[in-house]
Amino acid sequence: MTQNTRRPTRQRAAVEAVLADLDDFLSAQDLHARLRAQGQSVGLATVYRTLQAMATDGDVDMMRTADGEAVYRRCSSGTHHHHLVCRSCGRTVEVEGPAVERWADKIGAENDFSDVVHTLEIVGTCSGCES
Amino acid sequence: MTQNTRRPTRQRAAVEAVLADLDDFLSAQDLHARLRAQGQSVGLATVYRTLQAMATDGDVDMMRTADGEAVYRRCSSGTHHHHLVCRSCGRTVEVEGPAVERWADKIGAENDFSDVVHTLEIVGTCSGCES
DNA sequence: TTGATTTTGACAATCATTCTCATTTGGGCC
DNA sequence: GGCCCAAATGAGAATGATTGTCAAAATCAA
Ligand SMILES: [Zn+2]
Ligand SMILES: [Zn+2]
Ligand SMILES: [Zn+2]
Ligand SMILES: [Zn+2]
Repeated sequence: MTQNTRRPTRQRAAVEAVLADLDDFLSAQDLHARLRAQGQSVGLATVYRTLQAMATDGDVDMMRTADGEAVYRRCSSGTHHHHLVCRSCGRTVEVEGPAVERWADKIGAENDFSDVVHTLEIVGTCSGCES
Repeated sequence: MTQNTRRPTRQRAAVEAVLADLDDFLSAQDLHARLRAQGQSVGLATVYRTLQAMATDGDVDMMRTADGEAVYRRCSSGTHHHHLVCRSCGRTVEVEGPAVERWADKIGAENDFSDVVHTLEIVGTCSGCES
């Protein structure tokens, strides 16, 4: 997925390492805090830039939380998919829905829209987080 | 849809009037600017609060733009639906997809998630905005 | 009208994200 | 290795949407 020319740097490797260890979505601020906690020194702006670049390259998925924050996650499949996320603990399940993909494209086509893309997230409370 | 007890005020009426005249999504800041432009005096914080209350009551739809800003729109149908939005001019079409609704709920149920909700937006370039 | 409860507004405070720009670093080349 | 240049970094300032504060104004019910 990384088709652009991005130089391998210590900082980039550190960011990738954190994402590799983690299974949930994480904000740039959180990732930066983790790096600091583990003694790594990486500038906050660099974390932002790196995550954005990775998202552009398709190396991580980005979504927005309910209050608009951008959060990132390394995803196993390189193909288009969506997420079912626990609103309480953040547990995330990757899901696919070919029928939904077709439906969204059809809606766009029927209305003469081009370059149609979509965003779709499912949020709920997982079984381990019931009160 | 307005089930809560919200007091009718001049400010609230002004906000509703702007939304009624408009067909596209609009941010709190934009709405506030429009009110000022038309001579109405309504505090910015009040615009934010009113829009949030209306969204909570289901009187307007709220979505987030690609850069995370919250935008609002009065919608014709009181029932759950989604939007096809032009990334260039903002033209918006309300769309429904019963199959998608069922699919999202099923995904949640299959994974033992409760209180499942979803967000879904379709974005493209409308026929009037082709280069 | 009156008192309790909401709502409002001006402005300060948050806080995620972006910008600036001087400094450092990686890659290609000799 | 040593050199050159473009890309990457980082510290801190700047931006900008959103929220918090709290006294004053408005609405409601009795
Ligand atoms: Zn959970
Ligand atoms: Zn999809
Ligand atoms: Zn358009
Ligand atoms: Zn839906």
